[in-house]
Amino acid sequence: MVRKPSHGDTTGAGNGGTEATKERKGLWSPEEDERLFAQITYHGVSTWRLRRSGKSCRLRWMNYLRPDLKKEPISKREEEVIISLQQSLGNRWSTIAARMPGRTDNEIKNYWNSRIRKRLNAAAKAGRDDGASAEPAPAAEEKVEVESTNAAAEAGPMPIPARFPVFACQMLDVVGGGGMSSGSGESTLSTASTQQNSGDESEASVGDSNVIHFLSFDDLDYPADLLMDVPGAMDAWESELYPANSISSLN
DNA sequence: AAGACACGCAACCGCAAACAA
DNA sequence: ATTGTTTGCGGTTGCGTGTCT
Repeated sequence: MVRKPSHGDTTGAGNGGTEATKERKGLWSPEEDERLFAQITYHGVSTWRLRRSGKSCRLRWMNYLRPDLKKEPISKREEEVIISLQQSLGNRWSTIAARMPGRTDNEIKNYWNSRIRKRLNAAAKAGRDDGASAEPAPAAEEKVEVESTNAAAEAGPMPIPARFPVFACQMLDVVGGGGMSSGSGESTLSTASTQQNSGDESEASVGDSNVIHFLSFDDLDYPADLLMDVPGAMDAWESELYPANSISSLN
């Protein structure tokens, strides 16, 4: 169920604004999505340059554009994981999301509020009626799955610069990707944007061994002692991987 | 067929922490 | 040390769609 876009225009004149620089609100247009995706692909998250607030850009990226997001509905098994984690962590949605690769805090929060909580309340009510406990068992096997997910992410960790943006874009070998989702599923945006990056499809096209791959180090639960400052890492990032002027036409 | 209601999702809001000047 | 800005988080709202009456 995707809401029909209500953005009347993409010129910035909507929402009562007449200036070209007026900050937009409301639903994102496909054009804005594409521009945001390209921005992050080339510059990382430190440079929000659209006529949107940084918060809005970040949210759109986190909840919708990230290529590593799962597009399929939350499965029964994932639901059980959410219930289990919510029991142990409370409403710390970002923490729960970090343990569920491909899922966002907003997605989990919505799922909880709209479905699970309602169901648990009904079950609790029924439980009070017949004296049975409505609390779902803290499914031990689900915890095993969560832990194994983290273990997979931590397998063979290598030092990364601590000052990297939370979301970074790297050239990775997907074949040996250590269990992380490649996000190549339905991400037509990803394919289109990465291919316009260098014009070299052998590096950018989805399905090849090397693709532009988006990571969340938060999601990986990277051990803090492996984070280290690498002098010049960010400079190299900008100057070698994504030269700033290569995307100037998109702004 | 049409109106009322419920549901689900995307996005906004307010706050706090982190960071930069 | 102080102030302003940015980022991240959880709670909440608004609206499109599906279902019921």
